[in-house]
Amino acid sequence: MRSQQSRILVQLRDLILKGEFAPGERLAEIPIAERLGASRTPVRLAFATLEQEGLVESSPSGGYVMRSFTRKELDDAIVVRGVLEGTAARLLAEIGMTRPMSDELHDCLAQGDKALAEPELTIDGYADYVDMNDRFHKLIIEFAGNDALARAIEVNDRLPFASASATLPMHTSTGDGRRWLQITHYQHHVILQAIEKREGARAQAVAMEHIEIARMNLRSAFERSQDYSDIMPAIRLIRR
Amino acid sequence: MRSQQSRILVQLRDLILKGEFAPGERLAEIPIAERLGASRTPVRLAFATLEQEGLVESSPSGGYVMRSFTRKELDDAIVVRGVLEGTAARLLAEIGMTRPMSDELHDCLAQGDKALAEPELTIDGYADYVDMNDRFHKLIIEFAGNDALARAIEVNDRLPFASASATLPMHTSTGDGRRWLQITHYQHHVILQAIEKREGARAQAVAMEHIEIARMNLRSAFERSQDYSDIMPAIRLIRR
DNA sequence: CCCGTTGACACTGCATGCAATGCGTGGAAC
DNA sequence: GTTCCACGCATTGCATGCAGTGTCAACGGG
Repeated sequence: MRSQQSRILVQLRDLILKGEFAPGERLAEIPIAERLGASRTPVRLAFATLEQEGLVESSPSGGYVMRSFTRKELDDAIVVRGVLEGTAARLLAEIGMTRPMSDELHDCLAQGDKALAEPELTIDGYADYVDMNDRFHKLIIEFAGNDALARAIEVNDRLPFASASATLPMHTSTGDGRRWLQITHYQHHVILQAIEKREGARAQAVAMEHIEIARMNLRSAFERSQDYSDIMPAIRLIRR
Repeated sequence: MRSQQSRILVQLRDLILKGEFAPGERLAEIPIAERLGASRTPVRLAFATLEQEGLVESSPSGGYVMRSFTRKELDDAIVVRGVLEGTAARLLAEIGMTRPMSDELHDCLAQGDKALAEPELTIDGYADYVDMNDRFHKLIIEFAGNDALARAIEVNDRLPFASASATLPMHTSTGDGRRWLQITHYQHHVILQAIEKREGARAQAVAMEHIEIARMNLRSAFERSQDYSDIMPAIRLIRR
């Protein structure tokens, strides 16, 4: 890592998203600095960034405390992601894709097709699908060519559970999650087809509908939050 | 001001938006700290925040340099604002307004009506209109009740010239700008009416169309950038 | 005359000291 | 027993020192 402050920032963000700190907990500089092997200065720098990201908030009496999130906040963030990704899909449909862009997106879909064609979805297969999903969404945003849009999505995704892959159907062991993955993946196909046919409104509409499955998954994760607390530790950051 | 770092942050952001630093200019800590009457530490803190806001960027060799913006970036940011504000209008139409909300928005419009009814638009009248415009847009976002959406708009608006009021028709002395203001204000009326009638798609469409005037104004400001360089000094931050 | 190398200066990144403030605890008084 | 006040400790906010590094300039060699 090239500097202390970037290392601290990454490690601290990681700790937070791993649910290491309880909501409302005071984040004292000294113990964190010692824990991460640095002095207080880079820790303070990291806090300033994390505050901008909305993961911590500064206490009126000084210092920083761990934020908590409401279900509504996360749901709202997913809705916003739908709006922004829908816009990216529409813009890309309107400006049109070059051949290499189209090829790359088709590659993603083919990889997803392959993963879902397997009779049983292994953990590795699921991980591959998550990677593919992330790449597909990122590519559409990149190809849309609107930096402000990309930035807005990036900022929005910093909230836990708001990013594209964070809310894929997770209970894939049951056949239930598998079915939802199939639908999700079908939507990917429709989005790409609409973009290719320059059907901007359709691409946007399906991309917005696409996140409804994410909202549903968020709800189901809440209902069985104790089942998920070990694989998604950040769930404890959510205030009921 | 309650702390050095918040004071420094505000003052430094102000200096930047006043065009005090040339694009690409190295922003050395010591002279800035001396100029603002503080030590280097709070200045560094402020830089970390400003980097997140996208106003400065960190140089690979250390330190920070003034960012520059392209016309396309600012245009993109205005488009994103249109998408986000359009979404806010749609959401508000969908969930419905309470009576006090409706009243407050109507107050804004009445104030705008009054300003535009005057035979001549004075500087003060124009300033009033700008305030009203800001309030109107902020209220719709607030009433929409989606925090993630509000946050996204806030982040997006930090880019110079992207915010709602920054791109109102400015050449009001000529009759030309006046006419555009009339159209802008008519759109405000349509947006509110659509929200009241729960016509979400219409509200969204008009709110998105609304920012096309902002884009047009940005273009015209560029074409006569020397005319505007004293009232909008940040225009020098734009790379041609 | 131009290019490369070397040295010095300035600036950043980080650590730490110091003062101020907030918070918690313990004691005393009602 | 409860409440209020005071004292002390911990922690923050800020300043500054120090080391490392990048950059610019000047000088020498080709």
